[in-house]
Amino acid sequence: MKLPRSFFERYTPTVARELLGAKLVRVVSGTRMSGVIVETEAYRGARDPASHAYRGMSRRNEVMFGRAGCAYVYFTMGMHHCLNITTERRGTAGAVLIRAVEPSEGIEEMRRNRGVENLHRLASGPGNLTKALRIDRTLNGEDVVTSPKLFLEKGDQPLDVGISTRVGVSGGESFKWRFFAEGSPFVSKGKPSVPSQNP
DNA sequence: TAATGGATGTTCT
DNA sequence: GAACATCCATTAT
Repeated sequence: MKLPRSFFERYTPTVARELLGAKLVRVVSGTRMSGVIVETEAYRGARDPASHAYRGMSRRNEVMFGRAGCAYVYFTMGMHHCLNITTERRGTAGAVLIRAVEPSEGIEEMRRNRGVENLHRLASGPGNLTKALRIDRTLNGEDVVTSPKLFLEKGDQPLDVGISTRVGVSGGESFKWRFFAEGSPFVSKGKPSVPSQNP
């Protein structure tokens, strides 16, 4: 069952937390690859100094200001792509960075894409995840509510959620907007600071 | 096991 | 021209 538009049209940190446990699905020429989301981060707009949207709209970040439920894919550090899903209503910037998934379908395909055997590391970290799932800027703006190539399915069961500050950013250190599956070996590294429980 | 630094290209000042 | 929502191999402890 796909996640509907209304799921994404909410306060970004709420969406980020509730995306944990959902399944990210990528289809490349008929081959289905997927994984359960185990790590996310929330980014917002003018009040979030760590966000690409902090200083307003630009060609690169315009998708963040558009409709919720679309992919925002950008290229960073000269090497890597990162995948986000847009949130909030049109005109309000927001996106959730998907930082790690636990691979479930198409694992051999993902191993080939990555050139790495270790299952725990296949899609652990935003750059690794996009490489494993063959996600690049051609998917920027893709509507994940309707796309057959990239979409999200409802999770089976709730996860134990940990919370911390975001990884690798400068500014916004007071925001605890990183969410991860507590104890999961598929989460990328980064220091948890505020463990918590399930509702 | 922790810290360091190189690869690499786009974006914005 | 600087900064960058990274990753990994190498070096030091």
